[in-house]
Amino acid sequence: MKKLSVVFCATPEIANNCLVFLNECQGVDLKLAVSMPDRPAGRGKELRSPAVISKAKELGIDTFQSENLNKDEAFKKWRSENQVDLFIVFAFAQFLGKSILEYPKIGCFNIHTSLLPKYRGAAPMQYALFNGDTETGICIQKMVSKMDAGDIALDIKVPIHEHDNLGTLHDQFQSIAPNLLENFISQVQSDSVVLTKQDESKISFAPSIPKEKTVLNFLNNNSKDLLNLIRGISPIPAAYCFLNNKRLKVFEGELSEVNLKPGETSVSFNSLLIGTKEGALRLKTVQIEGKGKCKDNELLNGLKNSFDNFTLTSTKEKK
RNA sequence: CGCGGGAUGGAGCAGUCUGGUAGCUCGUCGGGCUCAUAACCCGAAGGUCGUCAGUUCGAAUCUGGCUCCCGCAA
Repeated sequence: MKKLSVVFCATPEIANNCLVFLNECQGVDLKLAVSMPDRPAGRGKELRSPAVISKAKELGIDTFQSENLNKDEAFKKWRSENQVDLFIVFAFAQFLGKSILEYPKIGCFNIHTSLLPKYRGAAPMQYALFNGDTETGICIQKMVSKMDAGDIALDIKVPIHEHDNLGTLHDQFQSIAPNLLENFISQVQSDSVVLTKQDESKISFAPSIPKEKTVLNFLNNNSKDLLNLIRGISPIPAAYCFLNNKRLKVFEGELSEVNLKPGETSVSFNSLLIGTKEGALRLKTVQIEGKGKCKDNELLNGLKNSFDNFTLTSTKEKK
């Protein structure tokens, strides 16, 4: 059987296992791994490569990095010199223009971390958690000019449990994605791909999450929504508020029966509790700035020495 | 050289400015009390104070180097 020549476009770590799979897959000739450029990151401002690029280099796969693949002259040149059957795109963080979409013989296919048409956009896992969904999934869609609007080739459903958060979903998807991709590749090889149109009446969107949304606003939201916000962005970037004016990231929350006024802080039973617009919330696993992640009771055990009382706020108070 | 916080018994912290061999809230182990408990009482174990060097009669504490962790920003 003729090998499929494939270009893999992806940036973050969630795509690494798929890169490894494509590299090892017998029926695939992986031509190139494409990502965003290196960026200054971390505390020193040192340039860091996207996870996929690091992995590709480790595996000896050719790499290509560009800010905008559509306009990139070097990539146009590469295309003119190489024939490709398939583009596989996974969390690439760039739109592909028409000229690229039409370039591979079979097409460009995108691995998307929700069950389309639900949650088109950059942050589908987060939105599934924000909304308290009990099921989500991954799918492969044939890319078109309109974002995440292409026909669906394959999908896998994944249940969401109460204890799940962005981190656990991310890890599950990272390990499941290669299975989906494997099925897809074998369908392509046997020419048995079946494309299903998206149900236009069920579209919803999951835009990328602005920083303002990661703050825990106790006065304007109820405890259940705040809990889902915490789940949806934990452990990265993590929801935050301020404890005695120090930034406090919250990785895990828990609904509480304690009766508290909106914005009222309590440390009863050594739990860090806050009243919300409706219901109370325990900030169970937290991290105060400069320190490590720990349970609320552990933090309170220590801070009892230095503070007489504790106040949780959504914003830092001046002076 | 982007800004800043931190490393102290199993956990979380105080003590560092004003050097004199270590403390708090917990946990653990043993015992007691209780119908019972996230409760209370008594007792015990557990620390070369990140690392290397320097100053000093004496360093967790002062000086210099190093390693690691974290918040912001990107």
